[in-house]
Amino acid sequence: MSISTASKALNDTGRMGSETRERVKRIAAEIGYRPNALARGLLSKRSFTIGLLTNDTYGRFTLPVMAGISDALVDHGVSVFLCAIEDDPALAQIHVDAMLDKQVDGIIATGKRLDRRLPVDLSNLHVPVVYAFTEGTQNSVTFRSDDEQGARLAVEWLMKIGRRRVAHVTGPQEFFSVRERAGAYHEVAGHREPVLYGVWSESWGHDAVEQLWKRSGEKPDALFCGNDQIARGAVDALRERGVKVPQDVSVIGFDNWEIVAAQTRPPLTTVDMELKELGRQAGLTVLALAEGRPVDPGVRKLPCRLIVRQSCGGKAPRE
Amino acid sequence: MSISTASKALNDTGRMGSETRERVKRIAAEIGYRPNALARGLLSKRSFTIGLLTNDTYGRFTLPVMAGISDALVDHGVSVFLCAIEDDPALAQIHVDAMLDKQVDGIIATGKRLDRRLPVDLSNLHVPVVYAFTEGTQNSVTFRSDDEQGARLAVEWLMKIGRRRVAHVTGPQEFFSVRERAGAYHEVAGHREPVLYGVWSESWGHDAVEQLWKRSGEKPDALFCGNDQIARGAVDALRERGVKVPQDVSVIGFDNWEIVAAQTRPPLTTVDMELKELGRQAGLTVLALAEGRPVDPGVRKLPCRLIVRQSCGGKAPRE
DNA sequence: GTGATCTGAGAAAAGCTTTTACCAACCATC
DNA sequence: GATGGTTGGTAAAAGCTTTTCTCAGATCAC
Repeated sequence: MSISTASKALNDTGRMGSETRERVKRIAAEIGYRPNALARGLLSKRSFTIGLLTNDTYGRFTLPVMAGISDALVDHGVSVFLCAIEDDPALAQIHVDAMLDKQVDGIIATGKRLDRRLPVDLSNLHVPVVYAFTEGTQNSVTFRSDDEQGARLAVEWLMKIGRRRVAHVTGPQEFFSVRERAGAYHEVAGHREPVLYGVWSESWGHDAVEQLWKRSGEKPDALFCGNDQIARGAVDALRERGVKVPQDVSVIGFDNWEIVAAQTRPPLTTVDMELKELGRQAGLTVLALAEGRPVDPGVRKLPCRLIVRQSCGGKAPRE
Repeated sequence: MSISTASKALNDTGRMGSETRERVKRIAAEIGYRPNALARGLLSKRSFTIGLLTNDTYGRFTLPVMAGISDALVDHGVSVFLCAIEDDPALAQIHVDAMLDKQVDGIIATGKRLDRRLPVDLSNLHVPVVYAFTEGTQNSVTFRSDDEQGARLAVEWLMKIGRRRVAHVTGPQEFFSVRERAGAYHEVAGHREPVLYGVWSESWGHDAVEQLWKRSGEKPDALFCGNDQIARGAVDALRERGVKVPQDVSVIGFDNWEIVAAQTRPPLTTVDMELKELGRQAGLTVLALAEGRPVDPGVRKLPCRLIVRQSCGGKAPRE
């Protein structure tokens, strides 16, 4: 039997007797034949491989994104190269070169910050590039979370359960998402309380509560925190002051970093940026581009989702 | 100029005039020529690609291991497929098949637990397999942390700074590493205090302190905790009881999970399992096997390292 | 029975690189 | 000047699939 006949039988292509086809398939299965993807890729110009480039060492954001990508692409037989580049331009270039050598069908760039670029230029590659949760280039396809909507979700929830003096404790003002969330906070809460900018740490959350409670006048009855770590520090500080969460003060976080949010006492109500879904869409998009299907460039904002736990009181909208 | 001449020039092989060689290289650099790794792999039977299989969804252990692997292999031009399989045998098989199709030079299996197997059989593959931080098969090469030595390190440190009543609060007894650490604890601390088995959560650390302090008799002057989360819960509980850390009680964790250990107040002294180094060695080993170099099978225990922060008092051994 | 159509299968090329074998030219040696 | 050894380079094969082309044989219509 010739090689080409076997190939056609296995790929359900060409004309041949159905019993020949079946026989080939059976024998192939018996001997455990698996086509060499390298040879196939050499011919088809598709390697069924993509690269994921990230500077997020701890995987805080990258892992959910990666999970989504992998989830979306495994059905299409696509595998993912993970390259952690740690803000090192030389290392990044090495990894990009290695990926290009290996004929990746596309590259997804992801990071830990919406308003920062990866330290490597991906704009003139001959393979498609999609940006996810990191700043993209002109005319690129970029996926990001809708932080404004997420923040609105949080503050509206606090208002809905009856809170009126909502303070906002968040990260450094130079973060784009900080400004976006603060803007939405102002809009919904109506400037009743100030915004406290700081750093992304528990101790800042702790300190911010000290500041707020040391001030004269009415204390906040709710805290909208810029991330779960700050929220956790705030909850700890409130407990130490004898302020009850959620009875006296509602606290809401951002990120839904389960390891922090779910272990806090009480568990944190928080905003989830749906990073897995973001990864899924990025994966499908880079696949579409690799297959030559047209994709409109631009920034796509994905809505966030509110995760209701116990730190706000109120009732969950469902479940 | 013929193709073969160019190939030999670029690979510094064959005989040719040095000025021809230079000229070829210069032109190659000019036109940005990069050899197709697929075609090269087809011939050399090496894809310069390995697969990393993990069931550790949150990357708690996998990310440092991955970083070490990548770090060790990037110099050799090897890229890494990351496959998260989430304890799903079917998904695992799909990923393994995909990797084999893509002619990976080897596979590293890693997980979140030393005494559990990945839900897929890797024992009869025609590519080398190395296990890292997960249970391997007979005659395989397995890298793991030396939990016994790590625990000894921790308890000896507590003794050295003058603590005499060291309690051990740890995870579920069915974990192999829990038993190993408890064994070392007993050996070094001399059975002065009981071992409290529980779960890997902050709240268990919190509860354990309640239990210990509610009992009559002398209280412990040190806690050796099975991981950083438990330690953190314990520290919180101690603070709530007005017990000062580290003045009254020293607390030591395990894992050096920076995000927990460094954010605890006070920052946790803890045991680092050197997972990055573990990954590095696993990477180099699978590479050696892929290149046909002999490697003795067996389990290799890597020593842990004590990270001294502020939760124990005492002085750091150096720096 | 013969030409036309169709069917099943094999041959060959292409994809890109590396390696081995080979060849032509050159120099030196006797 | 013939021989032998270098030297610098080319031709070809191999690695594994897929696709296109070709071909032998069979079937069918007239």
